[in-house]
Amino acid sequence: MTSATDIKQLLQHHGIQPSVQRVAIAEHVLATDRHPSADQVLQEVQRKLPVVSRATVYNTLKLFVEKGLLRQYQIAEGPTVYDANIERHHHLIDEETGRVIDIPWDAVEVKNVEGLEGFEVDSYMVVLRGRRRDGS
Amino acid sequence: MTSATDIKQLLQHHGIQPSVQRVAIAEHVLATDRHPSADQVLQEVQRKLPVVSRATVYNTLKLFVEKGLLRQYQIAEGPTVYDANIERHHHLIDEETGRVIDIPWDAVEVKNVEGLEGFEVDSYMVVLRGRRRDGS
DNA sequence: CTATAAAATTAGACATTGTCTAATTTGGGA
DNA sequence: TCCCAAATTAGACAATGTCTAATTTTATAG
Repeated sequence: MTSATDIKQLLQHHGIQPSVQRVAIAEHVLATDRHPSADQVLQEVQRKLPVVSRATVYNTLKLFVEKGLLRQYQIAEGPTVYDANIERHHHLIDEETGRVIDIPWDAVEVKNVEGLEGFEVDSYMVVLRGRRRDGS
Repeated sequence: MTSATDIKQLLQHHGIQPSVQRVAIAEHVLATDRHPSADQVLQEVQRKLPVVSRATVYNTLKLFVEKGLLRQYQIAEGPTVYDANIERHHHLIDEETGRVIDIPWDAVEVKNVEGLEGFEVDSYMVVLRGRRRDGS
């Protein structure tokens, strides 16, 4: 799904000029759940579209985050990663592979955040560390 | 509290030779709750002990983490930070200052982590974003 | 259609954070 | 005191990210 024309419309609806480079970046980053870093996006996109520079990938990912198309996380060691899942959710870091895995919001329950004394909380997430269990 | 001799004993009890540099680093990093980065530790320690190098600070902080004296976190944007609070706890990132603030384990409640299907969880924490409320 | 100006892209310099290596210094124990 | 292992060090190197100035592309006014 999400054909090139769909992507173009999506970008335009977010006030983003759909240049060739931006469409190629969007096609990749919106279709993966692997939480790629900027340089990983660069590598992948360059396979399809060799005329894309590192600066453009960094600029574009930043733009997508500003426009609400992506979320950006710094939770595991290593570089910032990008996540097309813009619904609220939690994260599990697979300690064997280092991969970041989305955990549905309702899979765990967090209580008493509003009751936190002395702080005003805008958002929160649970960050878990562990591993996939056999057969998953 | 935690005088120089206390610190030396603490290091020795963790199997760490208490060199001048290590004691100076421990004195600073174990006494602050500001979650400093390695380079911030370097700056502070050099004010008291000019003969300490960047490599030693990085090596020493890594050693302290391995020996269980410190925890290391990568939760906010920016560099890895170190935390002398080795009890389990949560974190709040002050979005105005960027500072990381420890939140006691019991201040919020997380349920159903054991019920997470398909994963084995070793540890977890809640990462909150917000700000201090006036008068705190 | 063409000219123009704004927007987008780019290469590469630069900064920060962290690791590594090889040489030197330090300090504990025979 | 001497020796050797441990600790420290400077600086090279790598990875990640930002920035600038120049170029290319594109939208659109004329």
